[in-house]
Amino acid sequence: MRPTKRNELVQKALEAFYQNGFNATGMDTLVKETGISKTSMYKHFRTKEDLILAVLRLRDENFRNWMYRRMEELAKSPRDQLIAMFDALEEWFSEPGYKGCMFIKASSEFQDASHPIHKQSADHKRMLERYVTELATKAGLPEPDKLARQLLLLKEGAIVTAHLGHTENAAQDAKTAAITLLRLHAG
Amino acid sequence: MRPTKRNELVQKALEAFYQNGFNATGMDTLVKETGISKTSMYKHFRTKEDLILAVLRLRDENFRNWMYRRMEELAKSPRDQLIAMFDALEEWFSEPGYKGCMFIKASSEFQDASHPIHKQSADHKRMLERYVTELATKAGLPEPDKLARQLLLLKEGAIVTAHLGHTENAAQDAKTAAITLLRLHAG
DNA sequence: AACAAAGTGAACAGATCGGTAAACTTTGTT
DNA sequence: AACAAAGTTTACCGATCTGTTCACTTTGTT
Repeated sequence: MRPTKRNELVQKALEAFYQNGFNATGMDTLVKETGISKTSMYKHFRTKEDLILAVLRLRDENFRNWMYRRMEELAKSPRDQLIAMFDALEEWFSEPGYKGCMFIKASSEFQDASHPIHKQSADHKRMLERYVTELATKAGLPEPDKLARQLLLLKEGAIVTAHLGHTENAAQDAKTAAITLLRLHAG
Repeated sequence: MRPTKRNELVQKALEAFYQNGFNATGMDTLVKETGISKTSMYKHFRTKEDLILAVLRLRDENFRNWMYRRMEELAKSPRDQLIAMFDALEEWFSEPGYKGCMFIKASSEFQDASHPIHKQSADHKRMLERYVTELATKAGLPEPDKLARQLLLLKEGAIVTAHLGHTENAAQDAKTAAITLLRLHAG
């Protein structure tokens, strides 16, 4: 990504929105934190909503790239990569400043299913589902789509549980459950 | 709950916050939607935060009562009640106006783990965990706490997935996975 | 050197935010 | 009948919200 002012804005806005929330982060705050003039912001993005959509696009790209790469690095076979997803999650959860999933939070603040931000968040989850389903298919597992959906329920559950913070090792619990599901699933 | 103005306010505020979000719902909006004067509101609650905390207390009471009762109605044995939790979830998800879990959304808008609203949301999840753990214990299952945490990961995952709306029957997927986990768990 | 694109600062809208003040009315208790 | 608690209306406060306007400066290209 070329280091244009526009990209710099999106990058900095991502961090601010992630840490403080969308509605709670005003455009004036972004001016302060990015050092970019408000005039310039509104030249790149007609509305705050447009900026948020750009932020979510960047986040989708960053997150999926990171997650896919990490799964490949941690395991060779498709089957093991499915399990390695939860090791990757654990790494994510233990990062300082972890504050849950940006898309879940976006859908929490823009709740209407017809809202562009909500729809784009759902798209992100759909793309993850497609990837995991393909992995399950490559692994030769029966009913790969069903298995993928089950594993992803564990993933989403771990993400919000790790953020709520009432439990330790949500990622490990999810991994254990995933292994069980895979074992019974494959026979 | 006696139908005092205060309780009426909390009840109406619950609906407004649930449908529109916490930050996105101003006190003036509540004045319009409840018909209760702002002066009166601030006589009962010193700040908006206090009102939100009261709303979350009511929600916790309502939700846990409903869920526990529904689990008991749908199944007799503790083991079957664990599974019935996901049937109850399905009923919830299919209600008109379903917009996810109020506590997950609260923790999405008040992200700091030290924030009272965030802490109270975590408390809700903790109480649910205790209940499910007790059920698993009564069912005579080994490692009841571990199993409970796994089942609750499926629950949380189903809740956010049903709200994101990129998948059909999140509750059914979670139920299927829960049955698998229980089967392998009990041997 | 000249020119357009991109960026700047600062002031300004109009609406809404959470919260307060003062004077008045309703309601329930004794 | 008297009194206090609870509720009301109305106006207001300063801060902040998203978004705009205008006059000006920097920067890259040719």
